[in-house]
Amino acid sequence: MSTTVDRPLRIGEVAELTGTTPRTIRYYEEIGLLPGAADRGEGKHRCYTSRDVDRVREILRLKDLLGLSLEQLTKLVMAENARAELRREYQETEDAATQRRILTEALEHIDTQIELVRGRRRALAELEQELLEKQAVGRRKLAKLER
Amino acid sequence: MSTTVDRPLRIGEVAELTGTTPRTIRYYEEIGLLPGAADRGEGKHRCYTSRDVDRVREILRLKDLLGLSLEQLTKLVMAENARAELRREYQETEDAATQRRILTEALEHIDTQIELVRGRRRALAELEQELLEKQAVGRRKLAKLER
DNA sequence: TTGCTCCTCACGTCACGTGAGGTGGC
DNA sequence: TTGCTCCTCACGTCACGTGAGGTGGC
Repeated sequence: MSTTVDRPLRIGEVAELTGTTPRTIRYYEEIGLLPGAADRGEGKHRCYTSRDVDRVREILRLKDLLGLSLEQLTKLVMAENARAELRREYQETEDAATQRRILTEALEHIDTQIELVRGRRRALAELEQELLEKQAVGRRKLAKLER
Repeated sequence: MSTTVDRPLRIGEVAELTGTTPRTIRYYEEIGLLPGAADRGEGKHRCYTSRDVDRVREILRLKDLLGLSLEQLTKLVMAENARAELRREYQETEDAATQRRILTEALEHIDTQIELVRGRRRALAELEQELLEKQAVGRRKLAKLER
């Protein structure tokens, strides 16, 4: 997306880029949904990367589109981090059985999310259909009046 | 949906049928999103019809699927009520010009909602596509391990 | 009469919004 | 130096959740 150099970003820039507010980003850090550098001095500015922007975007997307709570998102993010950590540790060193287990588990999580998305899409498709019928009825009535 | 006789329903039944809680229904009445009979005695039980069930279903659907706030929903419901009232008043008595105006306005509201629904559907379609790609990558890796 | 659901406060919670007062970097 | 954005409390708000104590209908 952004091919610019990866200079450090300020909280206001991240908020702008993700369509949210600085307060929201601070709150996400407060509840442990965003990392928040431990080595930041009291009162010092927070510092972000474009990777953080992607993380925030993803969180907001799942929250808005799927209606997940921040608690659910925290668990989800933690689970993903755990899997990423495992991948790094066991990348080439460990045996194939462990890699299979990790991959299988990751695929199950993806399947769950896909089902959630599909359920929402179906519900929205139904809603659109009903609205289109209402629209058709209204248009027919209007056409009758024009005659 | 329900072909049963239209006997009066209690708040717990409405909650059950709509997948919510009595507290939520009372809250919606409190903020004016649901009507709430004015002639109910202090401490007396609230009484609902199957039409109320439909209203609550519709509210929850728009709230969950489109992410509308209760304030937005209140305005929307009030606008729909106003249009329904106008339709009743001007049904056959008034001139065609007024009817056209009412119909056109209603169609505009429907168009707005359809656009909202379509935007959400597009966003969800993108999300599903990304998840499917992740799934494909995971499955390829797993297949490699099986060999 | 016994349960169950209902009622009305009223305080708690989640996910932030919104100043209040102060410090820091271009 | 002047603005601007940042910082940390801390209280407010929206949409309910959750008892507390009491009344009402099958």
